[in-house]
Amino acid sequence: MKITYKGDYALKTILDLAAHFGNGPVVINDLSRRLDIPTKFLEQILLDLKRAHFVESKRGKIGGYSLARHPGQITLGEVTRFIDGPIEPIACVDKRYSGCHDAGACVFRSIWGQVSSSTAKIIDNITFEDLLKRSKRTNKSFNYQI
Amino acid sequence: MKITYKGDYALKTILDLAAHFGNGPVVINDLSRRLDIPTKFLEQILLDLKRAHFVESKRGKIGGYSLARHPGQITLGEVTRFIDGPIEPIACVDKRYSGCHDAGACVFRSIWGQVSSSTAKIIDNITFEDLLKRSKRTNKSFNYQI
DNA sequence: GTATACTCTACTATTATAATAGAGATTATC
DNA sequence: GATAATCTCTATTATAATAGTAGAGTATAC
Repeated sequence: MKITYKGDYALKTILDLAAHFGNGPVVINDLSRRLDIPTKFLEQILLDLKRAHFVESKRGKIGGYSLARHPGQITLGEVTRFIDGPIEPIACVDKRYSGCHDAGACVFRSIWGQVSSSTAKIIDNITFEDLLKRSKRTNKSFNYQI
Repeated sequence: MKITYKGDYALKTILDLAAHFGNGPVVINDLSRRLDIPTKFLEQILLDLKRAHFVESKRGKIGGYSLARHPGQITLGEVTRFIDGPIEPIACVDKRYSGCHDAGACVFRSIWGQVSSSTAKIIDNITFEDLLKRSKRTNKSFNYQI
């Protein structure tokens, strides 16, 4: 598993939108400024997130982005996998992989499978609602109002 | 964490050398053929592994490579980190990282830290002796003699 | 001294990453 | 219906990593 800048930005963006959930859309420029993400790069990321139905948008004045689902219904794992791909450290772990001549007997394969499982156990059980609570706890100055 | 071809090849090479531990050196060509690794690429990998003192070599006739330490003294984690770098999914997890303006308050950082720890717990507790035993169990045709 | 085998440096093709650029489409409001 | 705000879409680019390939050089056993 490798978290790229794009993935990191996506997660932070969704957390920000989670913090504003229910308070109307947030414009790209505000997200960009608050999260310190290049605006044009963020535009692309948001379009991706929109296509995956994590967020929804409204154009024109009073437009912007908002979460398409409740923060408690979006997990860290879902977003990470969507942006940065499979969490497996190596492709052969995948059931449908056929590139390895003796995948069944390979001792490494089963270990990378264990690694994947332990990672999944963590990130698939954390929602953005959880993250929001944590960040409110640890960061007093965290701005979760509009 | 991402296992590259180079890392995968390195691990398989060390496992093969572990299987031949104590029986004199193994030549690159045999490793290359047995493990299906491009010879010239394997040469480079072995030189890297030699510089890190995982393996040692002997030149000329009756030369080749052998493990520099007992298979029980080399962990999967050590080799993986050496070839493919840190296991952390993102650089900010590292204590010495200073690129993030609010690393202390970042909820993601602590989660990627958990992911790293759970991965480390697995790969740092498996030696090539363990792997050898496992592969002997699961693969009857595994050739661990010279 | 010759065949065998490791050593070293350089080069190359492909892909992913992290953007940047700019024109286009939609909507609220006056 | 003009205008400003805002999202939408496609293309381009710079840098780095990955996965090799190439070839000349060095050491050793016999």
